[in-house]
Amino acid sequence: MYWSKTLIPTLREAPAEAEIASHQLLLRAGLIRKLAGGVYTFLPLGLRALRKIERIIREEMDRAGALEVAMPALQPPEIWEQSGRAQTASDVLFKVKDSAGRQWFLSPTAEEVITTLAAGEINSYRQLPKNFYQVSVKFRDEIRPRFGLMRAKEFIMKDAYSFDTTDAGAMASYQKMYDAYARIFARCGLQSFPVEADTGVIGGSHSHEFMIPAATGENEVAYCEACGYAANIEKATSGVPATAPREIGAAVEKFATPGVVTIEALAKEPYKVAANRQIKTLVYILDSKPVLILIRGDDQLNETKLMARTGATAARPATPEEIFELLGAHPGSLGAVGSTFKSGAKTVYADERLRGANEMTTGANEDGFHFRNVSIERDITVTQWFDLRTVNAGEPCVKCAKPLKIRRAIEVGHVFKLGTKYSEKLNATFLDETGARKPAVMGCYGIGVTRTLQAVVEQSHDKDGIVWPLAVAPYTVCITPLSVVPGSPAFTLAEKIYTELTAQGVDVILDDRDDRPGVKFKDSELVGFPIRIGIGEKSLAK
RNA sequence: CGGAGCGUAGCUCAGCCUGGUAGAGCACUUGGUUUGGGACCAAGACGUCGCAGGUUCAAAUCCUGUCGCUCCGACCA
Repeated sequence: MYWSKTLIPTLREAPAEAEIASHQLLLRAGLIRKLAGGVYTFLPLGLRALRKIERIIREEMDRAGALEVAMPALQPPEIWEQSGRAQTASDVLFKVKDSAGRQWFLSPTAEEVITTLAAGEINSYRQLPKNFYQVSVKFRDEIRPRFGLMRAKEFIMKDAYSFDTTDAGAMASYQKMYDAYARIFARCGLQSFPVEADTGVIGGSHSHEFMIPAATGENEVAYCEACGYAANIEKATSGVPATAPREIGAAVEKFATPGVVTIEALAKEPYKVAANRQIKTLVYILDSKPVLILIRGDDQLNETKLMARTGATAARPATPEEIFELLGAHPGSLGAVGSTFKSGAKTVYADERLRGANEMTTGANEDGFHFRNVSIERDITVTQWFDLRTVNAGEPCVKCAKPLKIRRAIEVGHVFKLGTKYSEKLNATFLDETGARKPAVMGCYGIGVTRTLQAVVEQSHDKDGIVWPLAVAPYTVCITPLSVVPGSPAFTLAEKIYTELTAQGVDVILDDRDDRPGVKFKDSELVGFPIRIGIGEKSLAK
């Protein structure tokens, strides 16, 4: 390609709309342009890099035995009703109506479609296992699109779905995808690492996310350098010891704490109750049912864990008004000692770290009062114990007890073992060797292709611009003749090299613009071609 | 949706507080000079000052509403 024939609208300054390096560079190097918030046009250069990533993905998916298909972006709501996700995923679904007034969903993912296909076409264990994939535009009504391609309303995703006869088979399919993902990101020039993950609204039992370390990432990951344990902070656990029991103390005693509504205030004079000797009482509404949650004063509730442990599909903190209605006190004075909701039985979930804790202090459900000498097992009726806390850096690794570290990362891929959740609801069953009808055991696997593109830029850039890894560079070689006069020695040689490299299948761009050398050098470095061949009189003379 | 900020030329921004003929740099067009690290000279083109309403003799500027964009939070590939 000759530079003057394509469109590479480089910008000298970063547009004000872009905050992070990769977003600024994608705009400045002329790879993408925004049409609306979270909606982008790919220019020729951006599309070339995207296609290279897609090609790597296809090669590795094919190598792993997956079959490429193309499913509709326009999907009938009925199958979403059938899977139950019309409700659970409602927030992210784009809903459109046709001229007859019939409603459609724009595909945010395709479990329902592929499972419907499998229900119709797969009848025998002899046809399994199968793994189908596609690379296509997905739509999600993101509440807040962010950072260019990082979180967009419309984006390109590779999604794959495996069907197996047994759980062990499904695990093997899962492992194949896991391995393929590691290869895909490595081939894209990315340093990625897999972490244990929560399964969220997709559902399922077993899941890993592939992360790219980046300060601008939207995820936090806890990891252990000693043994390799790594998990999304939403999922991570640590080996923190339970709260140390003390001598069995006196009976529960109420004492006045006028104006004290925070853990910190209670930890100070004159009360001096250390945060780790306090029980924090939170009120949450889980699927419209109120529950009390007990967490140690120095810990933070992990809402993802709360939803995962309780199976709730929606969780939110109760409002101060709801709390007063339920408990008769305001936040800051709440407790679970003998308390009941005014309507119905109370449900109390307590964090494992509080097991056996005594001589604790907690709110008295009366504004301005707390209880001391509380023994959680003696004085509080705990409905169920769960691991509900968020791990902190420095805590001992669950596997090897070495200190955990925490860092931010970009999620570029996610693999799930789904089990039979979708196959049962959508009747994707088969007959086994004995003639018994069984639901297929499924897995699903996603890669954010456009996000991966931006992750490459985020991970690989310098002060002058993008530094493309060889495998995904829009052009591998940029030839920069300093004279573009036809017939001049520099331009003649440039065209000769261009012809030879192109004939060998190398992606080459020749900067034939009649601009000063500095401009051409700066532009080539901004775009970040792996190799530049500069040809001028000085180099020719040598 | 809650909190914060911003909408003036293709891009970066000034002007707004204190109302009175809409500006700069870069980019663009033409001519000339220049040519190994974002050149220079001259001439030129480019604006419903996001939109709507109000106040005023007069609004980019003041007031109200509205739309859009960005950041923090809830959501995720």
